[in-house]
Amino acid sequence: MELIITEKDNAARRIADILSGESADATRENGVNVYEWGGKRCVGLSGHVVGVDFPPEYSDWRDVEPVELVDASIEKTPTKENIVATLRILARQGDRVTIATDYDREGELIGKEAYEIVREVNEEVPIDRVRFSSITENEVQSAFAEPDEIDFDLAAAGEARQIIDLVWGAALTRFLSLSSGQLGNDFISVGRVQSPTLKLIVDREREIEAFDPETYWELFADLIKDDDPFEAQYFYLDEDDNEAERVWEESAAEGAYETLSSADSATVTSVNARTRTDTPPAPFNTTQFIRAASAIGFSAKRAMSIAEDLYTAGYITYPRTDNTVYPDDLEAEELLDSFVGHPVLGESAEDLLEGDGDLVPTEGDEETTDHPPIHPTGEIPARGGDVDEDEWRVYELVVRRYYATVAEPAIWEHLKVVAEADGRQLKANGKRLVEAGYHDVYPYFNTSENYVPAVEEGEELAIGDVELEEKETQPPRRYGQSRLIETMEDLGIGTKSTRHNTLEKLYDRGYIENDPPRPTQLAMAVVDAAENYADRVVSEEMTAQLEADMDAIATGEATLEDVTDESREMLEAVFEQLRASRDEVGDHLRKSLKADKRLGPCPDCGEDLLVRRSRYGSYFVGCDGYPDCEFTLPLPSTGKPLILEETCDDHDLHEVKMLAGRQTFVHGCPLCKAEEAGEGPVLGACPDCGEEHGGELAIKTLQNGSRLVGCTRYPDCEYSLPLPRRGDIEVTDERCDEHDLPELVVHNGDEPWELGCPICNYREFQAREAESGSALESIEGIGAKTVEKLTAAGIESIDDLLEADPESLASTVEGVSEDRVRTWQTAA
DNA sequence: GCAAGGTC
Repeated sequence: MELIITEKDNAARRIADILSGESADATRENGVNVYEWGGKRCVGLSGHVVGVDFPPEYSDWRDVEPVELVDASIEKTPTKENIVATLRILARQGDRVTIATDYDREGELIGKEAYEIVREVNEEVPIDRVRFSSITENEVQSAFAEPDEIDFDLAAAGEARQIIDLVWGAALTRFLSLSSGQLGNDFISVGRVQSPTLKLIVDREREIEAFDPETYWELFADLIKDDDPFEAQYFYLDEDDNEAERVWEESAAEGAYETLSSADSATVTSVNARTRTDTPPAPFNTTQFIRAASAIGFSAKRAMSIAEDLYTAGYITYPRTDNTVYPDDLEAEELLDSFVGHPVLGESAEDLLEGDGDLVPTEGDEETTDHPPIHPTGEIPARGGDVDEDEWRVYELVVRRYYATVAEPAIWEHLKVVAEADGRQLKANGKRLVEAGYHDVYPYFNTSENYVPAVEEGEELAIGDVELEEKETQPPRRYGQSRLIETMEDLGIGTKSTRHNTLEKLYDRGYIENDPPRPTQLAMAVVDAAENYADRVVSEEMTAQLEADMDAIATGEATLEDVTDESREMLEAVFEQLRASRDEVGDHLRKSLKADKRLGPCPDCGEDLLVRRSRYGSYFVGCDGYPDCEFTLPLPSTGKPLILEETCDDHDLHEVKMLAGRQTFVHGCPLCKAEEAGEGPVLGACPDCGEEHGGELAIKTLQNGSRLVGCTRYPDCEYSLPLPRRGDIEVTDERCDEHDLPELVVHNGDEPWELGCPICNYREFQAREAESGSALESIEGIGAKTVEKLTAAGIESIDDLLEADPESLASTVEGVSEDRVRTWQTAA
């Protein structure tokens, strides 16, 4: 029996299809798919099925000095037991084994891991390696016709990376965590990829903090041709006869303003027209795909998650690739043909097929062997059936990007007009899209035009409105997620499969908040500490050096031991420096952790007010002077608090935003909110105790900002009805016949919401809940505690749960995984 | 309970 081993199940299935002529049978062994036909079997791994770690005696952080990890031995153990077990069974029965993992360095290592598992149980069997960069009939057939051997040097290069990453990462992570007493869930991590990425964000933040804005002026005048005005901007030439960048002096700006305001015409002194070819974009690699998806509103994580689903379902090719050059055997006509007649995607495909274009695709700079660029397979999902709207939008983006790469360039006409009025110069830059080219099939780029009419040199133009604006130079902008991923790629840190996960890791570790990400004080302190004592680990140089070393191992110029020994020596030297500064580093980290929770001064004692968590998991504001000072403020019960940069003028406290998925809202200054608390207008008699004790219903605002209709005899009477958190509540003159309460209208945004009688409103709400099956508890796998956590995150009904994005929910609710959410959604 | 790299 011949055994073929691939990197993933999906590849195993497709290779089995190709080699068997679609006659392979699928069976399951230990929950692993095995494809079998005519004396052959094909099985897919799941990436790495073994992992590196220290022996168990190193596992207690407190018992082991971090520096001991530098020279500790490293073991390889199975991490996917079922797959390893299956592989062993199949390998025993094999008389020939072919490793068909991905064609890149990590694939070679994964292949070598499979090789070792096979060898353990079968010493004799011949083991080959085949390499192909896309799973197509041609490539696969020819790879299998001429099998090669495993490249053990290349695999060793990958192993060196594993060892160096583990040793540096684990030793330094433990050191920082121990020095600051941050053990358990809130440990402080560093690593070869995450730390330089964090430094990018921190460095940018330092620039922003150090930025000193400068004032400058912008002066615009309307020039008029045939009653049509167009905008021109004042400029002047500097000593070198170049256009000055900006007008920095107020007097110069005002002088020009006065001249232009009193001039009634300007003479055209130059007209410069040129056409520019706007070439279509290159095929999608992972990074460019993430960038394009982010431009239409998807986070990096969400874009990748959708792409993975579309890939697994067979609609697009493998989404983790560095390649930007399509394989030769990808036939444009054939692929475009599969879209002909489609209601949404058909017209563009038909235009491309019928056009004069030669359908030769664009190429990017990166040509690699890993996988083809991301493109549609030709299998089209049903919108609203096979895929939901978000998935469709991502799918359409991938299809249209493919269209763009085989479409014609666009042609722009640029027109620069310079005119002069009383010695003052004005310029206008126009642009017009003459040939839309690929923009017709790829409508994601901005194609807005700027109107400047055709004028001739010497022509007189009337001057219309003149405007002078005072402006300030702006600090550099924070990196957005996709810009960060692009920069990581430029610097060579991380891989196509991990860069987006690295950003998620920084969020999870409390290093960055918000979007675009902003570093926490903790992040600043970690980068500081690393810069002072372990500069390598926050520098992209470490990766650059590692890449060079890995190349040396791969070509046989160095050995794994040479490289890892040298790296261990460097880390040893780092610890030499760190030893004496343990307390100092720990202190700084601890102070920064506190600063991340700080809202401002306590109104009672002047110490710091901090966001804290109660024993029951709810958030509140408490004084750092506790127990001497017992001042506290409540926070809303929905979501996780994020401290904003904005502060309140009255109390000098930072405002708070509550992160709760779709229900995220800005709470504001918690002290203001508490002060606003109180009883509003009385609506009528309390249905519970009105007759007996004279209780009345009133609109109340609680200290945590939530509002309700409650009895004035609270806490003796606990009758209450919910009200929305936001919007002004108007009490109208209309009264409900049944309950004799006024109808309420909520003004929030454009459309006023007629809430009506609060009792009727609450009844309707309950009825809707009951109808939708309501109670979250009714879903299998959700207990009372989970319901509480979900409610806090804004998930109050089954409908909410069904609409929720599993990823963002998993990230906001502790102890809930994406998989669990998906299971609930299926169950619901 | 540490990293980064695969994959789901």
